[in-house]
Amino acid sequence: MYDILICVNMQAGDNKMIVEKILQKSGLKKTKGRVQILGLLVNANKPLSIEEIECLVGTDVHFVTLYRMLHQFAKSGIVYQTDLRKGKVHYELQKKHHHHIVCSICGVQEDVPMCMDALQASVASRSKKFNAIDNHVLEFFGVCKKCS
Amino acid sequence: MYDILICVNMQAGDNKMIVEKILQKSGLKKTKGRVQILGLLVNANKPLSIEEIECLVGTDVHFVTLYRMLHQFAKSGIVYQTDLRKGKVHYELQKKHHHHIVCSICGVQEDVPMCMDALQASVASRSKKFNAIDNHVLEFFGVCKKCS
DNA sequence: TTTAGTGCAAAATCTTTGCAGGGTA
DNA sequence: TACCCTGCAAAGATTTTGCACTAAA
Repeated sequence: MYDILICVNMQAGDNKMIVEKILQKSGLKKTKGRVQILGLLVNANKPLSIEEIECLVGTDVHFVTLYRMLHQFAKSGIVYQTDLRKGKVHYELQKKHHHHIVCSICGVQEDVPMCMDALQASVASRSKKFNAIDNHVLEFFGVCKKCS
Repeated sequence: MYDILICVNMQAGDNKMIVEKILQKSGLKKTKGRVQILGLLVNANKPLSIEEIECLVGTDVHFVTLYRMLHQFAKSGIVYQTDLRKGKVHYELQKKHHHHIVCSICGVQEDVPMCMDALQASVASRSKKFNAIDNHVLEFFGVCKKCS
């Protein structure tokens, strides 16, 4: 988890600072590309697919670099990989753990602040093969108000 | 949901019957390939990736047919598409709704019979963009007893 | 200066499409 | 027979790798 959590009331321009802190903390070098991509993810506030990122960033970052960067970010725990049933992996900044509701028609997303951490222990206790559970994925699907 | 639900105490050999019923019910023609693939999924009792299915079935079914079949099955509600964070989509027979615990190391899976249907309504009620939620995905991750 | 990061080309994977022949109802 | 299903070939899309060059610390 990053300092972004305690910066909720910051101005938009301060995103640059957030990005720098994230990179600093992870020990990754601060390059133009990384700043740009992380900036996008900070602003996006929702999971982005590689395709979407590629589109937003234009030709500034080579797609090979993009793949390498996102792998690196995921490995460093900076971003989080989510599947939203669109056939493609999406990446999201690793903020406070939360979930999403996704519209099956237009794909619009909404954050669900609630979390099931408490549930994990109870599930683990009833498991035969597992002693503990350390993570989970939870996504909701429905039709949004606009589409219904 | 299929008759498989009320056949829990059947013998292994009866899988053939299950498969036939599924195909019959969905209006899909009964072909050698479909029977074979559905048979695999009935036996597997866990989500299988296309790669795994391809491996199990050998050269009997062309991979193009496999892709087409699984799309068709998913469209007809016979199978269900799951993401287990292995980078590839997995398909599972659409049985009673349930979830999985997946070992982050060896990939072994266990079913979690519990479900969050009740939760959906409460999440929906707190949502701004959605009136109702009609589905969800929930997967747990941990390290299994053997690996820990 | 040293090492991590990047771009480019090309390979490797994975998935989809068009079309002609074959099998099921 | 009529139409769905399959196999094959090939295209398309997505992701990864190797290598030389560049830039951050």
